[in-house]
Amino acid sequence: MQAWQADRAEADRAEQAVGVHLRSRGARFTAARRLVVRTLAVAAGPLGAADLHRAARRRIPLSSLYRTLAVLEEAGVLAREHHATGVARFELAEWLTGHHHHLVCASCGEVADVAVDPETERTITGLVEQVARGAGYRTTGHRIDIEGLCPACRPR
Amino acid sequence: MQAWQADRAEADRAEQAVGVHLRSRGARFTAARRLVVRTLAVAAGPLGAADLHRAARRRIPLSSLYRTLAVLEEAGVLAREHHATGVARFELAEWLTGHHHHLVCASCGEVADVAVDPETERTITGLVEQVARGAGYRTTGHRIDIEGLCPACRPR
DNA sequence: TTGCCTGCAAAGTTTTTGCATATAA
DNA sequence: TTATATGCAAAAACTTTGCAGGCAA
Repeated sequence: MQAWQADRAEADRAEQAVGVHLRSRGARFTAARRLVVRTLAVAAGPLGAADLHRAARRRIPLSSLYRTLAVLEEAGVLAREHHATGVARFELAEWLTGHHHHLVCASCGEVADVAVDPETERTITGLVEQVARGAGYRTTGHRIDIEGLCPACRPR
Repeated sequence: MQAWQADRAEADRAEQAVGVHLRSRGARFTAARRLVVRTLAVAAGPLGAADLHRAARRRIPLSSLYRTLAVLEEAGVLAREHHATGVARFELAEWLTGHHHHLVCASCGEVADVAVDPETERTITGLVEQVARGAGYRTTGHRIDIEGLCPACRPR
């Protein structure tokens, strides 16, 4: 299977799941919402409003895009991230993508998703919960940004 | 020792260290810079420009504050954070505070520092580096946000 | 004294909102 | 059909910058 076929399949799967989810909440699944979901489904990492605007070839005004993002976030379809530059970036929620963490390139700033094998993840989760408990927090999740140099930025 | 005495000692220590650092770089250590450093030295977690403005009883204009923050960040004295709300928050760099992670309240958004015992931290660092290596990254650090309900927001 | 800093005001960037119109279900 | 969603334009929130004067070393 070609890469574009895998991407399309992944986008179809996400679109299908989000469609069901939105309609069950009485929200419509419009063209703009579909496009955002499909774009994020095949992205390597979180994207900002400007990225999505570009991906839509500027056919969705920024104001609508922000409203779309707010609705999808509110519906639990998207998770909002804040990156070093301060612009908000969005990605599909973990019930759509699976739990993962982020690799952040210290040089170029790119953010890429990284999956962690279940065994390692279990260990990390246990340690994190122990730390939180010690501080009187009840944990609901965790986020790890691994900072480093991506292959492209690493000096050879 | 009273709490305010411990705070003052901590602020003195940070001020002293930052003063040396700045002067060695040919930068001045002015009143505004001192105030930012002292305020952050005793804060429970990262603070935003508006928080610092308030802490200075509005006597430092926001524009100067932003410039102060930029200078201190550039000098490696402060680290810039972006959490859920999107406003930039600052804290002293880890060479001043020691390595730590963050507890982020999912309800009120407050961010508190949390120290991790060295043993646990070593384990986490090892796992994180292993994950990064698998993705072709050379690690330079990591950041963990533990999401949960702070004691004040937790239903009783 | 000298060059780094600050304050003010104005502008830049990113994100949000009011309102009339268009559209999915 | 009809409540929901969109597009445009204006505004809000946050941050940066030019310039003249002030201050640390």
